[in-house]
Amino acid sequence: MQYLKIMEAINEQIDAGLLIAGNKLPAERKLAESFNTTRVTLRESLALLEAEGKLYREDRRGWFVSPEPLKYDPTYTTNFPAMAREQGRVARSQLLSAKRVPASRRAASLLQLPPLTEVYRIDRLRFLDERPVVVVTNFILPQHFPDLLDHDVTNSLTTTYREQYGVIYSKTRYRVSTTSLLGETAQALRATSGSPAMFVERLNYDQHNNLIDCDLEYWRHDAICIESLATLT
Amino acid sequence: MQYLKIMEAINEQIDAGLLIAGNKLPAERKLAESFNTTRVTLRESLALLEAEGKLYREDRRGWFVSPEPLKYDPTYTTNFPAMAREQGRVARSQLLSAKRVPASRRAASLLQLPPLTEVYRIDRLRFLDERPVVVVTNFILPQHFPDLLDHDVTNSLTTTYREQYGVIYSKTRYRVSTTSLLGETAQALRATSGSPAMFVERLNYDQHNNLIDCDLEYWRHDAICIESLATLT
DNA sequence: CAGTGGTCTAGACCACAGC
DNA sequence: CTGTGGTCTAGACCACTGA
Repeated sequence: MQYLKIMEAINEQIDAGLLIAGNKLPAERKLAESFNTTRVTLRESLALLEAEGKLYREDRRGWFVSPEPLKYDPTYTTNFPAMAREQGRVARSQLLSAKRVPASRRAASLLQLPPLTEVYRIDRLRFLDERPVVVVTNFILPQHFPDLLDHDVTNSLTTTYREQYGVIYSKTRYRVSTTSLLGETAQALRATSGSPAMFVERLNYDQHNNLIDCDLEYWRHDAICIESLATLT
Repeated sequence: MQYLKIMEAINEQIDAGLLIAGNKLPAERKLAESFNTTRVTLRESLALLEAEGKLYREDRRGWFVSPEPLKYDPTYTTNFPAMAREQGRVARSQLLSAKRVPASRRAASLLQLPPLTEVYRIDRLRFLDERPVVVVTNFILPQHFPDLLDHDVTNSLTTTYREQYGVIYSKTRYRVSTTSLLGETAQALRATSGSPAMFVERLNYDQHNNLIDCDLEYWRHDAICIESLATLT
């Protein structure tokens, strides 16, 4: 079990501070040579470290040491930039697309709509310290937000909801599971197809208990740590 | 990108019901031959499906189709057997060890104890429909539970707390992240070293807001889906 | 354009599972 | 004991990144 030894060796170098968060590792061929093994075996070790969240990969660019994960509290209404700022991180959002579309099957089922009902769909890519960490898709019920797309939808939707429409999130139903990144989502995150990911799904309700929108979030799994405090029922 | 095509092909067979939850896939060499490729490439596809939670692996036993994940609500006090029963599943627990030990560094830090303070440590393996799905380690503050180990600690700790000591969970602080299974934990779950996993950490408080114990849970990641409803603050 | 990572081949040996 | 999965080797080609 050579690949476990290699994994431990790299792990130690990270813990010892020889490999610094955000830095790129040497080329695979060089690492393989220095551990006296082949690329296949070395890549097995690297994949393991990726699964543990110690390393991440940028497609065709190489392997990097993971920074601290962002602590993400799904019961907290503050938006992504605020959450990042509170933890001393720099956030940035990029709008991928914003349009009215017939609800996809998944969206219709989540929002309890008849198939093909029109909804807003907003796709955004979010960066943490200039690293792309999550692709967020929002499906929004248009009846609560006439002309939503005339406002800023790149940054905090919660702010636009509140300031333009007087709508305040009050309740959320969330679901967290693991999956892997594929296709456009992987590309947007500069990830290789098949990279491990954390999938967060949210249904959000306003102050009158109306279902308002849903979020589908694909996170680079090393970039996030779900954390919350709950009163038990 | 052959491995993506193979992945999709197997995926379709699962969705079409040709491969049934819990069933074993054909041998890797046979699959590789039938997809006209080598084992290495085939295993790449299988690993991807494992990352997505569609398949799981039992060490040296082969690849199996994943059953529906258990919905796990960290804000719900019902114990594991009850949670499983409510979802029509059969739960079983196996005690791996129960003893008084000096707190590990991690445990001491979580429970805010000076290093090496004595605590109870209980390790359990839990099965869902006879499949081992999670290894749970509890570190318990002994001052609240004199002679705890004389009682049943294999099944529901919450029940023992309540019935023997009048202690009721009232608040929990939880954290969810992804990692990979290694060493004894992997073995107990019949998993290969490096299998992807969901890691849940909980700090539990009683009705007087005293910190009572903490949980460290390593889940086979395809066996669980975190799900909760939260009032926003 | 050089070097790198992504992908793939065609083998091999071993230890273990399960008969 | 047989077959299987776990691990590893020693290459190869291509498309892309980044200088």
